[in-house]
Amino acid sequence: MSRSRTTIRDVANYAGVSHQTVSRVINNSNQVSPQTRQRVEAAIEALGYRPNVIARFMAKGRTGTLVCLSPNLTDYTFASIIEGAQKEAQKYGYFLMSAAAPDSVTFHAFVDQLVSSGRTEGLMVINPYADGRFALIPPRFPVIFAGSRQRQEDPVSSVSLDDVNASYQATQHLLQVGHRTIGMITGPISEDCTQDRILGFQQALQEASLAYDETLIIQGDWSAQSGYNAFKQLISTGKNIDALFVQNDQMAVGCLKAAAEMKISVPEQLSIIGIDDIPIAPFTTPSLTTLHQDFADIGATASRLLIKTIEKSQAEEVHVQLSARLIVRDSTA
Amino acid sequence: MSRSRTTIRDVANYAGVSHQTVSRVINNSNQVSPQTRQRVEAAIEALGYRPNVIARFMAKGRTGTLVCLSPNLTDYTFASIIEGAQKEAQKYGYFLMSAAAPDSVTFHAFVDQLVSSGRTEGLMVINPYADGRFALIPPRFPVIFAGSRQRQEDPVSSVSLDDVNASYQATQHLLQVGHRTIGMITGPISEDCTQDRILGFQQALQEASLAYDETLIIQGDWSAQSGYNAFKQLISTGKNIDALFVQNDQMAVGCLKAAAEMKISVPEQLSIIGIDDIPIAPFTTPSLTTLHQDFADIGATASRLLIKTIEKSQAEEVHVQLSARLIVRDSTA
DNA sequence: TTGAAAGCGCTAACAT
DNA sequence: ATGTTAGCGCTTTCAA
Repeated sequence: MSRSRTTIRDVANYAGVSHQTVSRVINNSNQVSPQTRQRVEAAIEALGYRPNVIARFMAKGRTGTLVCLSPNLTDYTFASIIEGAQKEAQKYGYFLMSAAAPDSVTFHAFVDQLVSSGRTEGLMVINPYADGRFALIPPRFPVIFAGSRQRQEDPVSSVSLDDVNASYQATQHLLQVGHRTIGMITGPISEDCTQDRILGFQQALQEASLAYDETLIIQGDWSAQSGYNAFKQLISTGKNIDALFVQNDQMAVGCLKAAAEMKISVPEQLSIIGIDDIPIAPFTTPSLTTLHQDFADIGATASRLLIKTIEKSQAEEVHVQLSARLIVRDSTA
Repeated sequence: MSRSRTTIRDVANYAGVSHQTVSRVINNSNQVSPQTRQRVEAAIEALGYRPNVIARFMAKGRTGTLVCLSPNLTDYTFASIIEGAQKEAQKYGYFLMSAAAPDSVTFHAFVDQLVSSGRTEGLMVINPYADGRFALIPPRFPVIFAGSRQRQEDPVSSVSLDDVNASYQATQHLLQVGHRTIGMITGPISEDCTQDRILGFQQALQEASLAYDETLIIQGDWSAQSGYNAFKQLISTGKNIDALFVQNDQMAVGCLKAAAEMKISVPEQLSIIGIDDIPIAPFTTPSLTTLHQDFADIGATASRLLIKTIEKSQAEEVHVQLSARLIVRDSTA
């Protein structure tokens, strides 16, 4: 493994020019005579020279790198955001790296290692308010939230789902189908996303002149297991709901499972609707009615905004809210 | 946004020493007098200095970075490998970046951008034989395959599931439960993984003195949709199978869906077993019997091996095969 | 124990 | 059009 890469100077020697001329050639400067250019290009070819991207960026005082910190890399929702963000960043000449920061200690370590140490030009954060991690980000560093909206007090741009509206749409659908006693399984109440979805739920109920009954609301943690548990708990209270709004698909899958075990037929006895439209939603039994989120778009938009912030030192924050689209399948009727 | 970071020289000036002494301090050299060290540390603190990791690595002719190229970032299996690999790389002082290369063109672009351009010290590849992408990797560059075993002709280390054994176990389970006419839905036949799983299937049948009936085998592409389609196709042939081995869980989920639609009750009329143990496997109806793969371990092991290759210029290849563990749930009986 | 000089691979500024 | 010098932020000699 010969660790000695061919450098710009090797090429210069070989071609009998200065290293600067080589630099000009690889940077497509028009200040190089055709003959010289050709000679240099031949040398590059002959020596198999490839410019060192890192050194290049460093000479410019840049890194060309963005970082996305996510609670994990395995959640479909997070992974999709990252994938979309990376693809978009690419278009602008940036590389977006991602890292899993399940807790604030890890988050802090990454901020230290990737941000404070100058490895990156901008930071994208998924779930910025989990365990107070937002406070660990260096002030005045280019940051964007992807998948969560910012809070009033924080001067940060964000790209997220219009949660209130998505939730409103979901509830609306349940109402239109004819249901009147609607239960809800929420995410952790501490999350803004959960709160917004509660808001949309309430809005729709209010418009239909229906009361908001807190006893029909149970908290989950977004996981299928928590949806499963919440469902059993909710049903065991003896409340007679005819529809259930589950704040995400994972939990809805858990509900479907619990319903099957409890011999509650969906949608005949109970309609269930989720949010996200995860890939297996069409393959559950019954298939899951849900609201489709375009995660890749969230990521892509976040990348674009972050890059704009970096390049223009754009001071004012922007808050983009993307809309969800109702996908009616078999779990509601 | 003041783009001027505090450098080692700023600290040196502030502390009244040479920048070299500062370097010694941040590198914990013992050649610094306690007083000087203290003075420098005070300066670092006062100026909020953070060493620039990139410059540091560059001065050493290194990058401290590994790259994992995967068909996508959203598949649970791939994402888990990456997450495990990243966590492990971290322990050895490396950062592993991941990128989605759905096709060989993108793959080539990334190899160019991340590998040939000196941005990374080692490459981890998931699905190296998809669309002949393996050929695009620069020869003699540190590489490892994660999740797929290498082919005879290729001098590359690999970490993967022992597919033959996993498949053998799955089939064994079906046989032990008492089934004798077993169908199979495979991955793309062009993949080694698929072939190995066919091998294990045949092995188990042979031991049970059962014939291998090709008409009971249908090819899928690992997706739930393909499993769904394959299932309907298989059943519509009128063959009377009493158990089905599906080569991965995604497709098995599709089968479960198709079975429900066709009113074939699982496991009463037909047992179904998958491979992977994806997170929703416990939440399908019926819950899915499957073989658990430790993806994080595959990733972690791959990282370790890759780092060893880099640091010791270890020439000989290693092929690690991890074992799957049978998880009996409700889809088999 | 400390500092000065050179260099990692490249670009930018100023020459000619 | 081309070369020279400096410098990105750091480490690695080598002196003192």
